[in-house]
Amino acid sequence: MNALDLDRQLCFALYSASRAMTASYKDLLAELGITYPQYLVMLVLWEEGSNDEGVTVKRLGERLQLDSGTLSPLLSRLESLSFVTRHRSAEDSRRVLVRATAEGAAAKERAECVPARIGERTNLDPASMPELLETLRALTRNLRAEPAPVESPDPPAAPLNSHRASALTARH
Amino acid sequence: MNALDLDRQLCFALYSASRAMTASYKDLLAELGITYPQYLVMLVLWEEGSNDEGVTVKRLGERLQLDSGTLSPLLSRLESLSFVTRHRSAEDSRRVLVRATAEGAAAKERAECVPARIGERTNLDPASMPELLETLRALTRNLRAEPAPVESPDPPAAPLNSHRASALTARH
DNA sequence: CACAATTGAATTGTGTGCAATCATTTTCGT
DNA sequence: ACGAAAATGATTGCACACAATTCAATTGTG
Repeated sequence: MNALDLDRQLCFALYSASRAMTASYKDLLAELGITYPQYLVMLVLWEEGSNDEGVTVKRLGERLQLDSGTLSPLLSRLESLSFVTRHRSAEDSRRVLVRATAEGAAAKERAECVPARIGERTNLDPASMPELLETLRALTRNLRAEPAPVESPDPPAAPLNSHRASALTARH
Repeated sequence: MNALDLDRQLCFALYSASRAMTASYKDLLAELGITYPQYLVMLVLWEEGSNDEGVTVKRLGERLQLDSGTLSPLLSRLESLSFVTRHRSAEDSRRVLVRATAEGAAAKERAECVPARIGERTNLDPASMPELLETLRALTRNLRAEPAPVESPDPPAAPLNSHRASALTARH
């Protein structure tokens, strides 16, 4: 009946779930000595930095949707932990190249088991994961896409909604 | 193939969606002059504080899963915005009762349209909302419930997983 | 009743997020 | 080649989150 009912709002369910997820990572990542956002940065470095060219701060920001105001101090802490190094690019000295150190690369092995541990804790049906993932991604896309300034007559540029089209136990 | 693939991880999808949601609220709540977490506090006050007894900080923490370290300064800001008042309880002076002011109560009217505006921006199938909500709630419950200390032989105390049991277009 | 344990908030310290601004460097139009 | 515009990070300031500590008030127990 009440549109402002806290427990009926998707925003709060998302907010709660996200914080619960971050909290659940805490003890697992404590063994590595890093925080959850720091872990996300390492994921990108492990994924993209294998060619030892390093990853720019801009690229990290694109992957994680974080700006330099968040990444600069975070990378500074990762650097003081000896997980990464930062150097200005030789070709374009505006860029800063971030690389995992040997210690940072070694942490990847110890992190391999983390997603599975979290997966157990979520206790969700693994078959429903792809659908949940796609729903969340569609949600994120839609929210980022449409500021709908003030009064535009026709914003629906993204009519997609994943749930309708996909089967309940959809696989990829 | 890679368990550490950023884009395959539920945690990152949640983290992104939650931040996108909060960002999407920003311009709507700017008209009220408050932030998203402040809005959440006002939701609880509008919902539970109608009997003008006020709501304790503890109760706010239970509803929002936030501790006094977050709520105390947040409430202080809401107080300086004249949205709420804070008074020690007469019966138990450890408790602090938070009440919406007339201005805070008036803001409820202006906030009524906010959930609908967000709903448009999500562009999700309204019929799939109950299932998504329930999945997120189950996820939150499971993550909060099972710390699984270190090596316990039998932690599965919460075998529930909503998706299996519910139909695709489940309603409540 | 004395007094230890508990409870409820506030405070402190660290680490994000994000807007706004700044400095440096590169690019591009002329 | 030159100057404006754009690109790239860093810095600053504010507001969460959350762990740990502190402090006052209450409750439980002998």
